[in-house]
Amino acid sequence: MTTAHRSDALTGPARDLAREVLIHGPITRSELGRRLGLSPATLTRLSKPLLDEGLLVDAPETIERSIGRPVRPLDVSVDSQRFIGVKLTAGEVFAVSTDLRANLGAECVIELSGHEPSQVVADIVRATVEVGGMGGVTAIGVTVGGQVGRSRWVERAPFLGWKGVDLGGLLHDALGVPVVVENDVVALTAAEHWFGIAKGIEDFAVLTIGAGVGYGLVIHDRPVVNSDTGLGLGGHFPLDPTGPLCAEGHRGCSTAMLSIPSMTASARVGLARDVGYTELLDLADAGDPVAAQVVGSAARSLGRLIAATANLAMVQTIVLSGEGVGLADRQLPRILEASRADRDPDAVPVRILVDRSGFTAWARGAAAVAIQASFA
Amino acid sequence: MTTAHRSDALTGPARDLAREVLIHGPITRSELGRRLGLSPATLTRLSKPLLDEGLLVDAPETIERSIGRPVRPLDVSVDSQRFIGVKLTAGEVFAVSTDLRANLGAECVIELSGHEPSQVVADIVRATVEVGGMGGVTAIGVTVGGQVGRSRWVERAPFLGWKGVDLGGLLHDALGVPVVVENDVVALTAAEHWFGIAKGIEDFAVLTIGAGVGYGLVIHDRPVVNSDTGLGLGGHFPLDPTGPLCAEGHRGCSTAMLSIPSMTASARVGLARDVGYTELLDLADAGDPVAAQVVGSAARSLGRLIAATANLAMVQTIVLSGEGVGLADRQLPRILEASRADRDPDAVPVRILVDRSGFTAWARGAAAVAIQASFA
DNA sequence: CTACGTTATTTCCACTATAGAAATAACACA
DNA sequence: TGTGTTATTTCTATAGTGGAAATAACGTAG
Repeated sequence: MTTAHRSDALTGPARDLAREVLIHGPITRSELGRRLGLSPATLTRLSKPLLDEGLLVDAPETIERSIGRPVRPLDVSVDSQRFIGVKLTAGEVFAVSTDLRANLGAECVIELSGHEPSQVVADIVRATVEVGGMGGVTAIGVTVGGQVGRSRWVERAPFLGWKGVDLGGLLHDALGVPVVVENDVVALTAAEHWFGIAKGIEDFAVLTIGAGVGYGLVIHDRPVVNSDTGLGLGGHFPLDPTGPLCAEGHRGCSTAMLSIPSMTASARVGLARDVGYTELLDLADAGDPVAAQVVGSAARSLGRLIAATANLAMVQTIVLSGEGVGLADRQLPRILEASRADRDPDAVPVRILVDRSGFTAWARGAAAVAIQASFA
Repeated sequence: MTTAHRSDALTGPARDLAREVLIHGPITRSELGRRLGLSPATLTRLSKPLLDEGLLVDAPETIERSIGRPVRPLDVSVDSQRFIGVKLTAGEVFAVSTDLRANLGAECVIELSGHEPSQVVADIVRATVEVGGMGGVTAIGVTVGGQVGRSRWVERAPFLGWKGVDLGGLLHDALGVPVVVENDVVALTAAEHWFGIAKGIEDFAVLTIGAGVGYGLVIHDRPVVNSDTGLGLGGHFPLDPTGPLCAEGHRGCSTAMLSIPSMTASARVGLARDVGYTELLDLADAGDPVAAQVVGSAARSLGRLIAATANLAMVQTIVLSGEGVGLADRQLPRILEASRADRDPDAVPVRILVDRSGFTAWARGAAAVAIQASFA
C-alpha cells in the first residue's frame, strides 16, 4: 500500500475524470472522452498529473483481441488510500477499513460505553485503532440514523437522544483527519450508487430492511435529499390497513410490516415463543401457518411498496439492502406478484437488485460518503 | 411584435444565460453571474449578441432605492417570438398562441374530423390558422395523452387508437416550422416548472385532475421521465380499498377517486340524476349527503396521494393543476388533514400550489415544450 | 523478418473563453 | 458640484480546449 500524498485537492475537470474512473472501473481514455465530452488531447493532459501522483494507474489491458494498438484502460489505484467507515447504533460502534472503492478490509464492533457525545467519540476512536489506526487514512465517514446537516452536524438522532451535536467537529479534533457525518440511509444509498449493486445506474430507489425500514432515492445520477431526510418518511409508508402498529402508531406502515423486530414480534404473538428472523423465514417455508401469514403479508407489503415507489418516484430499479433482505430471496414470487398488481401491465417490470452483504452495507456506506467527499 | 431572426442556434453558455433570464424574469447581471458561476465580464460578453439580436432587452429598472449605480436588469423580449401550443383530446384540437414565456394570446377549439393521422394533422393546421397563422412562429408544440418518443413519435395514444405515428414528421412537412411532440402531463409539468406556479422550484411533483389523473415529477431542476412515462402510472395509485373501480379495474385508485368523470359517475348513483362537477362540489358544500360522501372521500384520497408523493418522491412542493382543482380549493382543510395523517409530524408541511388556469394549462404546456426546445 | 494497415495515445499549437484589473457609468447625497 | 458607492464595460493576460500531426503498439500479409 503506497501512501499517495495528494498535494492539492482535485478541482474541475480533473475531479470529474477521477470520479468517472473511480465509479466506472477500468475505462479507456476514448470511453472517458465520450462520457465527459472531452477530446483525447484533454484526456491525456488531465490524466497525466493523476497518474504521476499515483491516484490513477494503467490497468492491465483487457484480453479482447482486435486490430490496431491495444487499449490501455485507466483505473484508480484502489490501495493508494484508506478510508474508515463507522455506523453508529444505539448500542454499538461498527467500524470498517476500506480501500478507495469501499471494499472492506478490517472490521470491528465495539460496545458503546454510553450515549454522551464524548463517550461516543472515544468509542469511535477506539474502533478506528481496532481497524488499523489512522495511518494512511484519507478520511473517515460516520453515519447515524437521524437528521444530519452540513456533513458534520447531528441535528437529531433519537436513538442516541441527541439534538444538535457537532459530531464532525468533535471527531476531527480527536482524529485530525477529515470527517464526514451523514444519515445512514443516505450513505448506504450513496455506496450502492458509486460502488455497490447499483453502480452506474442513474435512477433508482433503495429500500433497507433491518431494525427499521429505510428509503433512499437517486435521480438524475444524484442523491435526492431535503430537509426531511433522516426522518424516515419512506419507512412509515402505509401498506396494509389491517396490519400491526409501528412504534409511532402507524397501522400497517412499512416499518410495521417489514422490519425485523416487528415481524418477529408479530410471529411471537401467534407462536407463543421467541423466534429469530431466519428461523421465522424457515418456518414460513416449512408451512407453519403463523409464520407463513406474517412472512406472506410482509412479502406482499414489500411488493406494494416497491410498486408505489416505482410509480411515484418514477424509477425502474429498486435496490434492497440491509439485514432483512432474506425476505426478498425467500419470497420473491410473492413480492413480484404484489408489485405487478399495483403496476400497469404495459410498464416495464421493476428491476429488483438485492444487496446481500447484510449489516456490513451500513458501514460500507459510511466509508463511501468519506470517499465521495474527497472527490467533490 | 418584432420578428427577431435568430441567425444561429444558441449554444453553450449563451444558451444557459438566455434560459436563466427566460425563467427568472428580469434579473441583474450580478445575480446571473452568481447563478451561472460567471464573472461580470463574461456576462457582458455573452449578453451583448443576445441584446443585439433582440432576444434580450434591458428591463426597466426596479424602484428599489439604494446606494450606488442602479441595477439594469436583463429580461427576455417576450414578444420577439411566437409559439403555438396544441393539446389533442379524443374529440377536439385545443390550440393557443403564446409569447416567449408561454403567456396566452389567441385560443381556439376545433372538433376533430377523425382519428386518422392525416385528419388530425389537417385539423391542427386549421387550428394554427385560427390562432393567427404561422407568421413569426418559432416552433409549435403538440401534446397527447400517451407515450411519445424523441419529441416527435407517438408510440402509443390509446385515446386516438394510435401506435407508432410520426406526428412530428407529418406536422413538420405540413407547417415547415420545428415541431415538438410530447406527452401532455410531461409538457404541463414543464410549463409549471419554467413559466408557471412552480417557476424556479427545483423539486416538485404535479398532480393533474381532470378527465383522468396525471402525475409529473421534477427533481434536481430537471423533469423525470423514463420509458414508462405516458402510461399514467401515477394516475392509478391505490388510495382507497373501498373505492369504486376505474376503467382499468383498479379499485379506489387515484383516477377512480379523483377524476371528474369518476366523481360525477359515483354521485350519479346516489343522486339518481346527472350532475356537473361544479354542481357536485356545490352540493357537497351545501350538505347533500351523497355529494359530501363522494367529494369528501375524494378529498381524503387526494390528501393521501399528496402525502405518498411527498414521502416517496421526496418533494416538499406539490402542484395541482387541471380542470378539477376546484376540489382543492373547496376541500383544502380535509385534504391537508388526510395528508398530515400519512406524514411524519416533524416533517415540514407539504407546500401545495394550485394552478387555477384550468384546461388552458394543457395547451400552455404544449407551447412550453416548444419554447424549451428552442433553448436546449 | 519486414513493411504496412489499424487503432490508441501523445505532442504540438492555434484559438477561444474566461476572469482580473482598471476604467467608466449612473446614481444618492452632502 | 464633488464624493462615495455600486453596476457594468473595456482591456488584456492566461488557462483550458480541441484539431492536426506525430508517435506508439500492436496484428497481419507478404
